[in-house]
Amino acid sequence: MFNSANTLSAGTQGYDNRLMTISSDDANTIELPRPALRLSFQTREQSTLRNPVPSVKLACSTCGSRHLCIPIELKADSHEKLNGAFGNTRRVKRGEAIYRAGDPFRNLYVARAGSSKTIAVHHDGREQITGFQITGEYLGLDGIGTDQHTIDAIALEDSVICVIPFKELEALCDGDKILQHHLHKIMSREIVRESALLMMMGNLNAEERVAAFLINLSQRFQERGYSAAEFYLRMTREEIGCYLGLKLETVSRMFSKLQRQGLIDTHGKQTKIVDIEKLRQV
Amino acid sequence: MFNSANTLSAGTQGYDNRLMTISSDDANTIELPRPALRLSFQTREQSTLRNPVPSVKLACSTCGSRHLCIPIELKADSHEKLNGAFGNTRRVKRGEAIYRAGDPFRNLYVARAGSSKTIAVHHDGREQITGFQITGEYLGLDGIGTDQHTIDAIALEDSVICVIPFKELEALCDGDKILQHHLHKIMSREIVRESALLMMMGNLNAEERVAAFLINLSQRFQERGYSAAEFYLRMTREEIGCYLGLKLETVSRMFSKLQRQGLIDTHGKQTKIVDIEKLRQV
DNA sequence: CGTATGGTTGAACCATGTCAACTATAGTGG
DNA sequence: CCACTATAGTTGACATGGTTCAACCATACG
Repeated sequence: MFNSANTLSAGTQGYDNRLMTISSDDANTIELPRPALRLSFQTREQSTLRNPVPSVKLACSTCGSRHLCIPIELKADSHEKLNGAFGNTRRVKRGEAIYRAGDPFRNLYVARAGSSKTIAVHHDGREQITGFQITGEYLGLDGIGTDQHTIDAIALEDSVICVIPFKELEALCDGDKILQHHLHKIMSREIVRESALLMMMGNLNAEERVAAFLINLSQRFQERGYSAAEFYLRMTREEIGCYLGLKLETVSRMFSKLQRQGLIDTHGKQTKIVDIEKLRQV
Repeated sequence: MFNSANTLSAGTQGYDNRLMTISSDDANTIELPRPALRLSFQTREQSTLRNPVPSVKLACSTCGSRHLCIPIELKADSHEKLNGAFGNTRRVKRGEAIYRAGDPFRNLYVARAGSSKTIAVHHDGREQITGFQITGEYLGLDGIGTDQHTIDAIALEDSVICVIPFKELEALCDGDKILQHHLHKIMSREIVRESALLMMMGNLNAEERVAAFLINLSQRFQERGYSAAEFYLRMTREEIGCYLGLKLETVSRMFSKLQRQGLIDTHGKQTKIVDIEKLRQV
């Protein structure tokens, strides 16, 4: 049911280590997490992506995660063409913005290594996390419609982000039906992902939400070659709650409840799914 | 905040009459609503759109709502080009499906006259209305990602629907940057619309939700030249509840509460916004 | 005009939120 | 390296907004 983008990060047990192994070249130089910012009212510091900052060009062909963001059908020679739009990477540290609501829209983003959250902020300050993104999942689609971003995107950990200038991407699509259709699919899947989330918010109780959240994560890790059963959550209980429409205490209680039932085994952020079938039946 | 698609229909006071006046040629022959189907567990009857059914070709240039679904920048001669993809209309009666989850994806749809709801169905049968669409708002974007529709779209009243073959639309976009970007904007706005809904589901209480719902509707009617202050709701309290993540009793109570406060004036589906400023402050 | 559907309202109940105390963990500075 | 402090997570007791169940009213369609 929650069949598309969402998020957090990391691998089986070894915290960042598996992530490093998997996501190629640049990942292994990522610094480890820095002091966290508070979820709400965090300092609106400038993001490295919004200010001119040296970007590093890394050809997609060297990226172990390229199958996640560019069409697999693309022929080798087409990869050359992509070089204009793809392969510009930037680093962001934990807690930094990739973009902010109100920023002019210019780029889409994909984490090459790392993870992020997207936050919709109500005019009165109330916040809703609309998704967590992991390696290969797109960010920034919200900005196309109004030429301005409408939500914030914040790194959950130090990350390497591919910056894809949207004008150039559209230019590439013009004349490349495969790439064009691929972009449409990405956007459509984001729509479907949010529909599923709405379904959850409208109909599932707290226990079901937490179960669905874990199942969804598990699935996305598996698709990326990580363990589906054991992973490290990059987000806090408060962030999970903000995403699921629950308070952190409720999230915590549901983790405890699922643990008591023997469906999961957690120690803080370290999470193990013991019985995924029963978890699905919650 | 709820700045994009949503729905229901109709004009100021005269039920369908204004709608007829506004939406040009074909609208005035639409039959009035027929017996309603139940919201849940309604018969899965075949939709006229899914079976071969005579479609009527109506050039966009004759459509009073064309500014809502095709780019205004489009030059007159470009309209000729659109003829392949645009202008195929079909009629659906109230309660009939425009498409169903599981249907192969082939077309996008836009109501030329009428309105609809989109419903996500959980595997256990629980339903969530993810949006209401009125004249000029797109339907079917959910199908692009998987080549299958993932939700149901049901007419809220007898409607005239434009059927836009997606392959042909993509072909037209290939070589027309304006149209291509327009499509991207439409999809992006749908993403933003759902983000705003998620925000609502996660953070607003019942009263705030109902207020936000009415404000959003009001705005969309206004954009279409209808009265922002007075309109007829095409959906039931149960459907509103299903959309807002509330029970129909709660929706009803909130309508009564807002009425007692003098912010609105309702008699069943006939709705009048008395004090939109105070309604915004709820 | 009668029946079916939709809408309103009240009362009791319960899932989740709120408030608070406490524990665990991780990053910081001596 | 250890101790200190921040932040994160857990758990309990209580409050409450929204649901549930039920009765009743309104409206519209046949």
